[in-house]
Amino acid sequence: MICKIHAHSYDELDDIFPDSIKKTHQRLDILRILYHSKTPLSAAEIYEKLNSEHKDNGYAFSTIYRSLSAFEKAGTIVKTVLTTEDNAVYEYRNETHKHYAVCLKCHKKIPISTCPMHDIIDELAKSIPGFKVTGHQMELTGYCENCSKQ
Amino acid sequence: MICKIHAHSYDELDDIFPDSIKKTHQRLDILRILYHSKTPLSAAEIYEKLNSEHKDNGYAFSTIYRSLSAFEKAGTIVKTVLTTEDNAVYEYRNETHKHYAVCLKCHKKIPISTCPMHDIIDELAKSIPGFKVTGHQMELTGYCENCSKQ
DNA sequence: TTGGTTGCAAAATGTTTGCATGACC
DNA sequence: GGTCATGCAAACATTTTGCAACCAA
Repeated sequence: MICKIHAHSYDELDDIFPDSIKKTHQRLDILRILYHSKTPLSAAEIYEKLNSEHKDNGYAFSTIYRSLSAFEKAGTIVKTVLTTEDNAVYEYRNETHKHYAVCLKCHKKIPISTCPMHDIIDELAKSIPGFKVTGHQMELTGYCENCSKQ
Repeated sequence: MICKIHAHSYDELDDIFPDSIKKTHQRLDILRILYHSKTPLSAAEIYEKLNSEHKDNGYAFSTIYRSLSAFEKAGTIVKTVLTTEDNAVYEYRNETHKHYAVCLKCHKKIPISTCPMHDIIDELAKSIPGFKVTGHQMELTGYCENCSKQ
């Protein structure tokens, strides 16, 4: 089957797909989904998207999980666990990393545009002798506009 | 069975045990463990401690999980999920909440004494219109003194 | 061609739930 | 005594793994 749309949308991934792993169409699909998503996605959400887009061929959960860890290992995506869910979510690692405000009621994830940690992280790192900081995670919890009205 | 040790060590919990739930010896044991722990503990770690301390009577996982959610609901303890593990950890909610630096290799959790978010959280909340902030989570990742030597 | 990748099914892990027994107030 | 909590086992959800078939380089 010839699929122009895919052939086209794969182009944009050429720059970001890690050289260290094989370029399969499953992995390209997974990375494209994360690349375009505005919020981090769980393995189940990725599975949903894959199998609604490509009804003809199935995508297995094992493939998704294995691809996600391959991307994570390569540094292309980031895995995090939000306090409101008990599953992991994944997102494309933009040069500017993201943080989220999570609604405790409807579980909506609202991206926070700026990273306030940037300025204080070096200072903070000094208070932990010998620890080499490579990253950080931050999350606000509370209630979104809709849910706080009710 | 008369157990002086328990009768004694329970005293310190009188002030913090929530009125809203029944005071059973299982819950007292669980809360006492969390109260004394310097790092957040998983359900499995609590299970270990309980069953090594009290070899005579068994503690079920279901009891631990149910007790933990009861305490969490009452606001006595806090549940969080660290990025390095895929299970939840629980800690006693001190008036001064805690953050941790987590080693990506040995998974050691090093408490960060100060909360740098305090000063910036109000400012930050303004950037998310309508969102009511009730809490936050923060975590540094990297390598601890030992592991960064290797 | 060949080693890495996939899909399937089964296993492992962490957590939740139904139900009868038992303990707290 | 009545209600709520416990323990057990079984269910559940998420993630991992073994293995044969398959595909990208």
